[in-house]
Amino acid sequence: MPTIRKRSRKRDAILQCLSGTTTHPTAEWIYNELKPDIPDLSLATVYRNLAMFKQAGQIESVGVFGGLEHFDWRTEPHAHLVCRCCGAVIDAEGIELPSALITQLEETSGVRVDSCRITLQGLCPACTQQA
Amino acid sequence: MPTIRKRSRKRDAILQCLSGTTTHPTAEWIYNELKPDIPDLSLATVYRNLAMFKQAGQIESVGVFGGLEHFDWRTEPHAHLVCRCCGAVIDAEGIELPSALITQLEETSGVRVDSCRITLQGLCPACTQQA
DNA sequence: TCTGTAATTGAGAATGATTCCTATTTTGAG
DNA sequence: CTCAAAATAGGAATCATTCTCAATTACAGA
Repeated sequence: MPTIRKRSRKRDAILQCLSGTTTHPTAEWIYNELKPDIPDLSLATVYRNLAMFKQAGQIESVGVFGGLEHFDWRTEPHAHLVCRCCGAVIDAEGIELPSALITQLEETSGVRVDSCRITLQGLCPACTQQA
Repeated sequence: MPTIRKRSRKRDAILQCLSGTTTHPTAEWIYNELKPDIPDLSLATVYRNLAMFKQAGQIESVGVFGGLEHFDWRTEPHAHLVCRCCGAVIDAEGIELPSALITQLEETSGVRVDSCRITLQGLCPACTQQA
């Protein structure tokens, strides 16, 4: 598992692309976004850098939906909603677990909790209106 | 998307295998579990039936961890913990969102919420002790 | 119980996201 | 400016999952 040691124009562009959108994109989405400006960008580079950013804690994986891993540059805990109609992944504000529940779980079951991922399934605002 | 219309010995065995464990297994785990007793079982049949059970609401997907989709026969809402050390997926009792938060989200953001998946990352009891 | 048809299955090919390989290019400390 | 280490391109390889289709099986009706 390689670590980040140097900068590169492409590495910066990938992180900037991710932090410039709220769409929680996949590796391929980022690749297609950057390809016009960086014609010799390789898809492998996008995957490689996303993995390194993730390991470094600079970005997070939102999860795998429809076989595609989605990423998020916001690393503070927050929930997401995946639209079952259009597949969009959007932030869900204000959704969080009472921390007392986590503490209680750790004390009663002997597990250790590092982080929590909350994913709602439903319809995004646009698809809710059409329904 | 095919629907379940008939029974079969293999189909029953797959569901029974899943409901007889608390390990939230993958398709391949179930296949390996059943193969000795059903030598002509095909991995494709396991995948096919899991997909049909899922669509029928008889089982649920817990999520994709390490590239492998894990399934659960318990369909009532409950959270899970994925061990970052051994990869085990275990039930996390008592972890649930206050329903008022969901209601509030629906009213303020215009989304529709069908269900919720809560996944904790951390250490299972066994790995917590070794740490 | 027998029959016919539609559902189910096995086995392997196909798919598609992700990772690996390695020769080449780039970065950055000194 | 130099040079070793890090990063990259591009295409092959991997691996979970899905598809194909001929053969098998379930089961409603006779």
